[in-house]
Amino acid sequence: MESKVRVRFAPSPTGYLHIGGARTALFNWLYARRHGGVFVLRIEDTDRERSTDEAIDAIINGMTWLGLTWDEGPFLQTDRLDRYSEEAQRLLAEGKAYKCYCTSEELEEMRKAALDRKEAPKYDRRCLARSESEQAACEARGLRPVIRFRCPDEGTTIIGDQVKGEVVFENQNLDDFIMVRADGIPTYNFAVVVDDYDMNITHVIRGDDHLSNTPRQVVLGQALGYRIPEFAHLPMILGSDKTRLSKRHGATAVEAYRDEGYLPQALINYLALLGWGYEDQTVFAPEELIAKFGLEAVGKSPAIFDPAKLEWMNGVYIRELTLPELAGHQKSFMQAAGLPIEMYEDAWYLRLAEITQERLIKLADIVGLSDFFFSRVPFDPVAVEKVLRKEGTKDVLEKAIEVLSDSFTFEAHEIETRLRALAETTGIKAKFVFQPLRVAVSGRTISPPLFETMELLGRDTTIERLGEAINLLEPQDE
RNA sequence: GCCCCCAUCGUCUAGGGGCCUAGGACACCGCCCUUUCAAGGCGGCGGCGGGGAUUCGAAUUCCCCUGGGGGCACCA
Repeated sequence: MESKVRVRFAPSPTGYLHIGGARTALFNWLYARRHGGVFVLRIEDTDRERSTDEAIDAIINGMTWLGLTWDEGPFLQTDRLDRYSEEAQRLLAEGKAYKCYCTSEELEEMRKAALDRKEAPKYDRRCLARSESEQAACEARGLRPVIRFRCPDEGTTIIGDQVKGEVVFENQNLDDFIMVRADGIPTYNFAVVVDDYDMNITHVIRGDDHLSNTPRQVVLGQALGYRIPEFAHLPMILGSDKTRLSKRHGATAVEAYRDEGYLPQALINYLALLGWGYEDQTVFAPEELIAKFGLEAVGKSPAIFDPAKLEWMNGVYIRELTLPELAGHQKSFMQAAGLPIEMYEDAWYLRLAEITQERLIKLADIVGLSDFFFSRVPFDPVAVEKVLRKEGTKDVLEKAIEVLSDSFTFEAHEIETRLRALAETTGIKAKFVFQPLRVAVSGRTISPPLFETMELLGRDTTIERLGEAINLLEPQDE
């Protein structure tokens, strides 16, 4: 009987949840859900300089928005300090770790000297054999020791990685890394090992930037007598210039995507495709992702983040929304942009959602597509020049006013019938009657479908705008 | 400098010795639909980094090179 799957996402709270972190969280979550396992959230906040509560909130908010629900945690490493020092003391007592009184300056010098000699910087173990009296002398000088792990200097450490396969490291290339800082706070490589053990983590799924750290963690875990978890190192996500994805590649914070109007399911779907694939399929509902996800299908090579494909994916999911869902989202974005949304009824928004649904890439796009419904926007100069100032436009506008003033239900289909009839009787090509009307009514050459737009605007406003367009043309025409 | 990882269209990828004349998706370019913009349909452009080796046969296996990425902190 294989033990229950337990995975974790362990971000350090030094900033917002970024795309890379979200992808790691997603793969862990998928793996847990796929195997009926447990997903643990652990906050690695041992870097007290850079960790903030705001970042913790941002991570939690981001994951919640994405729907990556965790089953245990969030656990904070700073709440577990006693446990780490307990294990550190044990290693010290067993002679598997030792105190080091070297100062940062000394270490820096050593590093530089090694580099000058073209050697790998590696701690020279000058503190390994310090006698009790030497140590006492250091203490007396006010020096606070760090604790170093006594790394094995022979043999190899083999990582059986679920993604990368078997990776072999020579132990002699490892050095006696610091487990506990002078202030008593554990370093990452030590805290993870203790945590993953205490939290019974069975599979460590993380970015492959951690692959090089893995042998240190394994060797340390072995010294502590721990069962070593399975590892799966995911390929990195890179920017368009093939370097690690960062702010200079554009938005990397999950929250930024939310604010621009990306749907969480779209981001999830897109992220899942970064490093993982399933046959020829591109669009996956969450349940499908869970059912089909597997570490064996995770690729080994890094993936470049492509905003264009994400945009397309978002459009796909926007089109899958029900009208009430879309309308709800649109209202929030319109409100956030300062549009007076109380101006219209719910039914109106449903209709707006209907005619704009397939025109949106991001939810925020609704603002630029609907602002003119709330008040006149300035005429686009190019539109005025190319469409309105055309021979006969004024005539068309005047006739349209007449037609639209007739008594009939002011509904898209009716409007269309009458306006088409107008084009028919005047012998003007449909295009040349509709485009001027569009510009008159919306101020632009690009708008939602014309007749629906008029319907949503209402008869009075529509006629009023046509009149305003005529006025604009007056001086030139007379 | 040392250690590790990676390498199929511009991008994400399928492919795991003959089914490959290398498939799909995004992007791009045409055409169709059409009152604009979209959406949709159809079509096109475009790739196995290089060199050896194994084999009757290599995108698929092995080696070297090159290129890219990551690590070598009292960061995680």
